[in-house]
Amino acid sequence: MDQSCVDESTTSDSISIAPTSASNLPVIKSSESLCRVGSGSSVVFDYEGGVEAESRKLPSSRFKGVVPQPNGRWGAQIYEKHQRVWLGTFNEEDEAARAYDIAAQRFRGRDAVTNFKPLSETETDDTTTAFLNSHSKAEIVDMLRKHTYNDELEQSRRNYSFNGNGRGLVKMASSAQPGQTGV
DNA sequence: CTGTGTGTTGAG
DNA sequence: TCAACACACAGG
Repeated sequence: MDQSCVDESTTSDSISIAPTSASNLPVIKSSESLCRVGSGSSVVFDYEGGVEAESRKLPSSRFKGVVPQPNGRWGAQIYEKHQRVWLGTFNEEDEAARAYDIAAQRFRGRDAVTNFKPLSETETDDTTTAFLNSHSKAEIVDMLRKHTYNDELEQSRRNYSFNGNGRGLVKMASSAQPGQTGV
């Protein structure tokens, strides 16, 4: 599937996989201008001492909540209670990890173990916190799966802006969330 | 047909 | 709780 959604993506990386013909193993060719983070997530290149590339053993992700897909993509999943919640699939491992930390924060709380947020902490603004608090678990998960979390967050931020003009609070129909008991 | 997502098991 | 594997179902 392709993601024609309006993906922000600061990096305009267009990974085009040729769906035509028989499926082929991605990860090849050096047409990637974006340097991968540290260890290469390569998929069987050189036989590293010991294990050989025999069975289609997929490479494990170095991030938590990120699982490799047979298609070479990455899936994000979080566990709650005993139920596995799928956060969607991603082409970039880091993107999947990002989705996980967001879900973790909304599920477990601000003390959830993440891989990027606590390290980078791009923004300590409560905007993100408020945003997460204004949405139910299922809602956040839906956004992540649809890749609209960043967009929705930005939209919410816009509304949150101070009302420099005129007064009056912007009355918006909040909630109205079917199912899923609020926390 | 491609690919996601779920079911299921094993480990920690 | 988390991750790896295998398979069935769904989407286009």
